[in-house]
Amino acid sequence: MHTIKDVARLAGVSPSTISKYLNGGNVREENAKAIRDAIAALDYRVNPFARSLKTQRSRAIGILLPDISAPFFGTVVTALDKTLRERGYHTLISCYSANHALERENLRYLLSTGVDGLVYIPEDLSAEEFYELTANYSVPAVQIDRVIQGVASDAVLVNNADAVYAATAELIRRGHHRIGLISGPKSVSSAKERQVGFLRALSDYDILFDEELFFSNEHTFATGYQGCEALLSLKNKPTAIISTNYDITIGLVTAIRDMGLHIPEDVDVFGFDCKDVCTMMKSPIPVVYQPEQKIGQTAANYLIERLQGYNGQPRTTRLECSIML
Amino acid sequence: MHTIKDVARLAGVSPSTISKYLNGGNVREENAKAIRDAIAALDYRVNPFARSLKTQRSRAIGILLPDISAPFFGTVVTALDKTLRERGYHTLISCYSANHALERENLRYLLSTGVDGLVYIPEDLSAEEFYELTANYSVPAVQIDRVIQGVASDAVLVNNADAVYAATAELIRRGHHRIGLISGPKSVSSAKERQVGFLRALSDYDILFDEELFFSNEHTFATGYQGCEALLSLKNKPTAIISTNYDITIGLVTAIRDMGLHIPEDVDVFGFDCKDVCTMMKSPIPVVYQPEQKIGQTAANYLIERLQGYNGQPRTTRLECSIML
DNA sequence: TTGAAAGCGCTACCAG
DNA sequence: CTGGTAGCGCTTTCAA
Repeated sequence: MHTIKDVARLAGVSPSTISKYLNGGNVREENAKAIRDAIAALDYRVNPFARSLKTQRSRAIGILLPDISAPFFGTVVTALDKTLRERGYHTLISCYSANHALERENLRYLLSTGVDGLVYIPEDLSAEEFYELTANYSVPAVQIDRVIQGVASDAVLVNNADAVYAATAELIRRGHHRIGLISGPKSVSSAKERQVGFLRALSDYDILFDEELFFSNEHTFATGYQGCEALLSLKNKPTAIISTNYDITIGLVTAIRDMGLHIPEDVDVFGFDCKDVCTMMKSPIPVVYQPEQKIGQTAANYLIERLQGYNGQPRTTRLECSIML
Repeated sequence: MHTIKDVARLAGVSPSTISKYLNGGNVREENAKAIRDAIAALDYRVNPFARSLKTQRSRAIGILLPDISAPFFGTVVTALDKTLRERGYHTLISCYSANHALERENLRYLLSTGVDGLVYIPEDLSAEEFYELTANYSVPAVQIDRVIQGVASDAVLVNNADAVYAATAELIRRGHHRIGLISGPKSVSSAKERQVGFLRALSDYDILFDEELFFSNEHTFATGYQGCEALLSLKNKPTAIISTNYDITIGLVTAIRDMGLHIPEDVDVFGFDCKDVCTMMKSPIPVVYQPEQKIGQTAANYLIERLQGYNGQPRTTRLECSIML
């Protein structure tokens, strides 16, 4: 592997001139040509470590998220990666598997790695912890999908409450009065907002909320499955159930099938995040669809602006979900 | 941000001793304690750029893949990330969106970034190109899911031919004699192997292969959808169709639903990769399930061995798929 | 516009 | 076991 000195020697100029050329400075055309040739001849590439040691920037963005196997996160990450890459940044992904200890550890690790910015989907961190962990790194962060209460950073969210409100209202319009909700952990802001939308719709339609009809746990297949079993074994069971995430939806539908019940005759269902799967079914399930690409793009742009020196107040974007009936 | 010199000063030892301590060398317990205290007091962290400049290693592994939104890749990546992280490596993901130009560009980029190793799911590179691009970096690579013909690297694959053979045989046993196959690009080795398994089963059961029943294109929803339309509009249409990937399966099932047909009465279907979705359905679809976690773990271990100096012949692991009926 | 030289923070050698 | 020191490859003054 050749160094900048080799190029300098071959091109007949000094290393500083090569550096200037490499970083877009003005170089006499005659020299520029010699440098181009030398670089090509030696197949020279800058050493990223040396450059980063000097500049203290890595042009890498860390993405910290709970799970990457769900299509929702996969699509968001793909969009993030694409947008960032177009601007010369690459992405460093760290997945904490919804494990709270790992969430802290991986955040620490990602930061220690020298990333220039952070995209974060939090689950169990407090604002104090977040500030403590990030204190020594002045790294811009953008939270997506959910936020830690009290952390003032850019954020890209969706209108969770409105989306679930609309889903609930639709089921009520279809004649349902006992509606169950299976939702993620109460500590997760998006799950909480989805719950709020649910309650608001019930209230607006003069339906008394029955605590029994609310099931909350991790964002997993098992939660969907067990939540369904629990709700449908109630004395006074719901006639419809709303899911609030991809895995929960799959678990819910599977449980209904395993119980020998039919959608929508025996139980009606509102899905979340799994547009393709829900619309694929023999009797398609209505579903809340989040603008996954847009979330990734917006977050990437926020970050890039910060990295270019923008220093204004934290901003929040709320994107609209679509309801596919 | 403090440096190793600050720690040395505070602990009353030299920077070399700090370095030794940091890298697991022997240090007198008395000094070790002073160093520990100093590190804690200053909240010192090693500068990864300086370390990498010196050692020329980044402890980062690049993962280059065509797509990350499908659960199959997401799960494989999660397993890779987990295993590598446990061994002190982090992952740098680059997604080329099944775009051939981007595949080359991102490979180049990932390498230039200074990764220590590479996990690669190739799609359109020739062996010559691969060797040319990687020539200047002596970086161990492991191919997964598929391989480039002629590239001698470690590889982790599944028994594609056997899996599709089993699927085909099962459909034949169920009484089907005209079976369609919707498969990925012929340039992709795993797609080719799946086709081979299909043909072998037909042949073993004395069924003449009809070229009309074979549809091949990108690994997308659209391919599944259009393939289904094409196959089912044949004069002599198939009574069953085999899919060979997650997105194709979803597209295929959606098309069948859109045509007003029923599974399995009108067409029987064999799914691929989407275990949860296929087993969720009212009449569950049989499906080929790849050991996603195992693929990631095995690949990570191959790489780690190479990074620790193992220098033997390239190895290939063929993992078994499960057939869920 | 160009070049000389300092130095980013760390590791590794070698001498003690 | 410890410490002094050279130097990894680059960028960035500053002077010419």
